[in-house]
Amino acid sequence: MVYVNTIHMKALFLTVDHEDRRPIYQQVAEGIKALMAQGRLTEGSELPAVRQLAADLGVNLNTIATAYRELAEEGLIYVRHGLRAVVAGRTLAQPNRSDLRKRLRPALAELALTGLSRSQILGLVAEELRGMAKK
Amino acid sequence: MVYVNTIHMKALFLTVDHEDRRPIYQQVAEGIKALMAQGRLTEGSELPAVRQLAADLGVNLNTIATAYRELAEEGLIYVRHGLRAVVAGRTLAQPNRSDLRKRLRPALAELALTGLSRSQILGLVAEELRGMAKK
Amino acid sequence: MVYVNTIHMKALFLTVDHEDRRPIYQQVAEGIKALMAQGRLTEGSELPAVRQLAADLGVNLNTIATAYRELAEEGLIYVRHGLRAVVAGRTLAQPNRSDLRKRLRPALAELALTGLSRSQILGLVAEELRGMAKK
Amino acid sequence: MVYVNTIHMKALFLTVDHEDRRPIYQQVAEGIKALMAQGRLTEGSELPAVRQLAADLGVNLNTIATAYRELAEEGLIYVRHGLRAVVAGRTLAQPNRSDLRKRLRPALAELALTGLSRSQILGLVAEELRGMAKK
DNA sequence: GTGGTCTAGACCACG
DNA sequence: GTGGTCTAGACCACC
Repeated sequence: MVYVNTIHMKALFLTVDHEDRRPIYQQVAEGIKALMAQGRLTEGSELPAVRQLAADLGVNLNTIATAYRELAEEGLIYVRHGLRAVVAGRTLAQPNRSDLRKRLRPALAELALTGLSRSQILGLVAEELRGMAKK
Repeated sequence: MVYVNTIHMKALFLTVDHEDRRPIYQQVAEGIKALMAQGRLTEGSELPAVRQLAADLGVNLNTIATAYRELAEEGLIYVRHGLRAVVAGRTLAQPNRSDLRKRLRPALAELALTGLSRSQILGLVAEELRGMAKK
Repeated sequence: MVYVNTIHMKALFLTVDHEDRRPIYQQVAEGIKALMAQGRLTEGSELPAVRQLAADLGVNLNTIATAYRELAEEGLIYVRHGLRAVVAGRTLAQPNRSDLRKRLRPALAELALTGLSRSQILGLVAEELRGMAKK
Repeated sequence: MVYVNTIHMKALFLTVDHEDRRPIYQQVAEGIKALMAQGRLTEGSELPAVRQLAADLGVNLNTIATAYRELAEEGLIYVRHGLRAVVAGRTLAQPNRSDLRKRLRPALAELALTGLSRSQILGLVAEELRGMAKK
């Protein structure tokens, strides 16, 4: 049985992991956010049709619909009846700094507990950021 | 009605946020990991009693028990009947690099989408790491 | 990208809002009803051609056609092949009182929940009615 | 076949109408908003369990879950895993005046087209408001 | 053809 | 026992 499905389309690269604790719709939403951050999905880009992506990822239509709805509520994409969803300009309400740090802290703490040094962690982060569109 | 509870004990500082989508037991476990990474909980430190912490945070007793169980399973604390849980040495099975990056990516992508530049994000990360014990 | 389109023609003022959850054809139909209620479209007035209005509002031709069809079914306009649609006398089957109230209630409740007082809400309603033709 | 289901519980009075064009989850959400506006659901009140309400209204669990989620996103109720949903203080982000009027206009225009006079409409509105909690 | 909604029912996570 | 998520599949609304 396959537990990780990957879809490569139009140079896109989305993955869902059924073992992951995060709900699938959230994995999809975050995956799309990552693609936007990487500049592989830019303003005006069309997203795959709900049913298409669902079939490609081997998940239910509603799961993808939920992911798209979440992105739409955050203003990252526009969803209109009868039309493909399109990527909006990359704007995201900027939470305050303490929220950002709160989001960051647990992941970093866990990294630190694996024995990585600060500079190693910084290196990892920098490497990851390098994959994203310059800004 | 208070929906964010914070507990300050023995110079500890734990917070649960009911608005947060992560389960509370996980927030507690991660909070404790963060305290360990910061060196505020070191090998041999006693953790608060389950009932105590539950009462202080205003959450269910089982929730704390689950958090401690998770930490124990990861080998980060020792739990023995009738005794307070104590912090083990900081060891944590080191996941492979791709797992770490997978954990990091969504948070970083979301930060990037708020319009922060790479260097600003790196600054945030460094600042956060500075709060943790050197290694 | 423009997601709200407005058309000003013959002193008309029609708007479609793609963020709105109501279907566009319904927004158009209701907009025309509002214009009729305001007396800006009176018996015998010609409506814009379907193609023209569709182009001006940046929506699909079928969307406008559906709106006109709905208005025609309610007897508010006449549509004849090859001719512009024309406004009929303002007659509309009068729904019963409980239906009217049912229609009104959700909007008013939501207004009340924003903290507006009764008199403030009444003021808003009166102001809105003042904009409509006396009857 | 029954097309309108009503549930009367704890002095609550919720109705879903399958003929109505609005989605059921929205009818439920608006019905609850109306109950809050009427002061029949006040801060701290527990809402019926998702499954309970679904059974009582004869609709699917997910439909009610969606309604509750919407209310939670608007900050009108708090939903926490394992606990009943509870009503928050009645706060609702106050949209600007023009938005409020936009919401009001179509309903009023339609009323005007049924031949009701301004004062009759104002009377209807006042009557409806009288049913709501004083503010 | 596209997204939206709903159902019935299963299984999981949480308190 | 509570809410959360997911599936499979149906039907509708819209463009």
